[in-house]
Amino acid sequence: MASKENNNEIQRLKSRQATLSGFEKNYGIELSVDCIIFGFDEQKLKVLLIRSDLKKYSGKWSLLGDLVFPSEDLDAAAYRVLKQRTGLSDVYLEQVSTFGTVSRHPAGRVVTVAYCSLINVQHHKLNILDNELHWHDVKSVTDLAFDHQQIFDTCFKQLQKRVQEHPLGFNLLPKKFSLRDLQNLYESILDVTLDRRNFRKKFFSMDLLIDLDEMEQDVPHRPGKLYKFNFEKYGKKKKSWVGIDF
Amino acid sequence: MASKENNNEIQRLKSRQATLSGFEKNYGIELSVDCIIFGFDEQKLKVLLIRSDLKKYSGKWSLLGDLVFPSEDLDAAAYRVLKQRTGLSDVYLEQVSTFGTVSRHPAGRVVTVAYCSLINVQHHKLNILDNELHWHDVKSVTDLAFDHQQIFDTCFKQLQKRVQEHPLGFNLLPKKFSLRDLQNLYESILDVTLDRRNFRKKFFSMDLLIDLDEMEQDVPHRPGKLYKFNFEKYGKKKKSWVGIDF
DNA sequence: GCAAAAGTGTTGTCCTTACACCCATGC
DNA sequence: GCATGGGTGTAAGGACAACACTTTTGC
Repeated sequence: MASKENNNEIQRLKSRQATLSGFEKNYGIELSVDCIIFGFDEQKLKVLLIRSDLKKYSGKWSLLGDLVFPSEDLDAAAYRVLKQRTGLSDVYLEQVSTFGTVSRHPAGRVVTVAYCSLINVQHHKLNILDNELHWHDVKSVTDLAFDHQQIFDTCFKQLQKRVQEHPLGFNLLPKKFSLRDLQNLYESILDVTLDRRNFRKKFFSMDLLIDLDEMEQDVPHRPGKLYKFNFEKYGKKKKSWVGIDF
Repeated sequence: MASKENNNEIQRLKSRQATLSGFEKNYGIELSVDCIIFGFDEQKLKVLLIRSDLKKYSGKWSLLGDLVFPSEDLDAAAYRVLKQRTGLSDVYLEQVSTFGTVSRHPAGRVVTVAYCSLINVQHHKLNILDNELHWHDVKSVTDLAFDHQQIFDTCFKQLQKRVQEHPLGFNLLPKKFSLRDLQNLYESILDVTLDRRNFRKKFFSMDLLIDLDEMEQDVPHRPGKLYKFNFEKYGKKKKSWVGIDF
């Protein structure tokens, strides 16, 4: 990229200037971000979806997205969308992949960058502004608008992979959780069932859970102990985290 | 993304139409691809770089990139760049990440999508068209133009990770290779030294190497056997490949 | 007391690692 | 014959998987 690119840019701008007489399809490339916002509630992994209001996709669900402003960093655009929808700013957010086939958006050439985020459903009430914003069980997500099914699938796979390499899951849980909650989370994300004893052994051996000396309340069975994640210790020992391998 | 997005698009187009009277900085967002092309030669991992010809980065090295055409799929743009530079079309190519800070390119707002590719140096002579296109030892890559150092670092880390999860390395080797070649490759990519016996054991136990019953020629020591990778068998057994863990 | 889930240890298997000696070739 | 790297096996230790019974609480 260099003078060649500059030449290209100048040419593109000139031709664009000539053809831009209204809303036309081939005016250039627009850039958007789409946020795949995962949450964990009722012992199930959920994702935030909204109704598409493009006629073409009437009735279908879609991801939360918006165009990137010319004066806005790409990451900032993703944080903006997340903030607008959930009110959250201090959360896990990670770029996953970029989708750029020519015909992916009916309104014209829009390349979109997918960001994955994990939030704690209980801590944040949604800004339900419009379009039936709702949490959907990830298992029931099918037939999304645009190429959003593909984007979702990619992000979900990425989540499954990352959650085994980093302690991301804790971003989805309340601050205090039982080991059963934690196990349910991993089982939901990975779609597996795990041996309870081995699961406990693995997490205790990491020595990154802090025993809060509190118990679950109002459960119709023997209450479990509550824990929190030792983010501080993890921060220091990051290098020695070798992942979870179920 | 829906009617809101369409409204945004229309607004953006109108304001753009008004301000586009020449080459200005805030005309919108341009999209480019940058290719990080890895090769393996002289027992070392290399990467293709070109001299930047922007004055600002005079003398610095940069990655190979170009703007994406409005009518061109994103992936296609990466294949085009690769083809233009190396003459190759049937190669491994993978999107890595997208870089989109506002000020990353001095000529204006350019968001770039990085693609990583692995090619076999011996099989393809470069189309050395201009700008001192050359292979650089990855260990000597520092201080690239633009944010290309960051892009390179990201891609290199990704390569180190992926090469342990998939048999990508074979894309960097000649069709016939010795086990020493293979081990050098892994040692170069991962920047480690490995035990020769354990390395052999691991690869033989995968049963994905075909013994060609040929030997190295013109080596000043006992010649090693030559092998090729069993891509066909790997294709069938993909699910059972659990990765390489050194 | 019964239903429901919490809590707890041991054993066998497999994988990984560490390690040393002889062999084939070019010079 | 000597220098160079090719080729081979074994033993110890650590991680993972499989597995059953007792405990605590709500009802």
